[in-house]
Amino acid sequence: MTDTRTRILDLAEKLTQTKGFKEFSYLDLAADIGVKSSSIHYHFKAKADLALALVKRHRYRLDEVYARFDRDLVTPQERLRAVLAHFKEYIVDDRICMCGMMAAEFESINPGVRRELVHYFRDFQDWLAKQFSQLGHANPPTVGLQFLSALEGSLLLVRLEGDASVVDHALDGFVTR
Amino acid sequence: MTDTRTRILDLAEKLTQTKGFKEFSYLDLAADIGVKSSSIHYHFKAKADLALALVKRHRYRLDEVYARFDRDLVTPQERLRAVLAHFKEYIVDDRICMCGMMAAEFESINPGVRRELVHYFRDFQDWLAKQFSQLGHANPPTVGLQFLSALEGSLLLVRLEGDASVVDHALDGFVTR
DNA sequence: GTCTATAGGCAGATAGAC
DNA sequence: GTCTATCTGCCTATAGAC
Repeated sequence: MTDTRTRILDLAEKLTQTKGFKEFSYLDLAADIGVKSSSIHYHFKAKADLALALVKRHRYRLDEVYARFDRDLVTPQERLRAVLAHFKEYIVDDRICMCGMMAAEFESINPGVRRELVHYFRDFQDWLAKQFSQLGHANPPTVGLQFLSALEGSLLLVRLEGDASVVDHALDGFVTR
Repeated sequence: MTDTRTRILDLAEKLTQTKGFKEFSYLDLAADIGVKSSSIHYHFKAKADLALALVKRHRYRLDEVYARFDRDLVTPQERLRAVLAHFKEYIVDDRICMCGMMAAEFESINPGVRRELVHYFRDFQDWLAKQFSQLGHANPPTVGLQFLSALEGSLLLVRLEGDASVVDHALDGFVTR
């Protein structure tokens, strides 16, 4: 059985991706996990602490994903396609990018979490730039930003029509050209 | 002096663009406008009514913007640049696209408002497709979606770095190629 | 670690006077 | 149209027992 702390993080991540971080309560978490809300406070004293743990874990995991792709996949095209597939897995559960959601909630997020968010997107863009650099693009950071923007934007839009191909079409051209 | 109803809508729109629709209360609106929250309820009985009025007014206004651009501007490039400039005006106030924000909050939004949101983005994409069609693109709807995704995504990201050029770079290529 | 109990505050919403 | 007063419910958070 997974420990409570991890189960809290997993559920909080899912709820952030679907509803937003401000849109669930410790009571929601407690009810779903099967404990009392005071137990959630034991693991994460304030909700801001939960937010920080959430983004830090997410950054750490993304680093692992990059490392795995860099190690196991040969061409930049393969790696870009793999990242796209990774985000497309969210769609079936009506999730979007957790950090994209938090970016929308940016104004009500505290400085420590903001800093982590900034780093998340910088790391992401840097990794993307590296791939486009290997593909011989003239301006890799810009193309990385374009990929990132199109990805975040299309994840925002995909739930409205309920058609996952929106993401494919929005990113069309980046992995083939 | 602007009537109270309009002042409520203006303030609610601004707060939705910065914090999100679920992140402000009737108390917030009341305090800023200088009335009591019961007066806000007089104009918009439930908060869902306010959401609907907000998106409907926004759609109506966007239609007017399209019409003005179609009438006053000659080339598709000029019109695309004008739309981009329109959204870039938000950035100085840390606003993002109101409907983009609501798209992030999609899961906690009621069916009537969802429908309006869907129509907003369809109209936007259709208008964009028309411009790209005139520019001779092979697949105008797809390019319209790419423009829209990159716009929404970059508006999400622009507040993290506080650098407005993010939007320009993310949309680079669409108006020049 | 998890529980019971509780505090203090703010949310959306309504009734009825002016 | 705007007010006062009020209801109910949920929120984050804490104290202290087991």
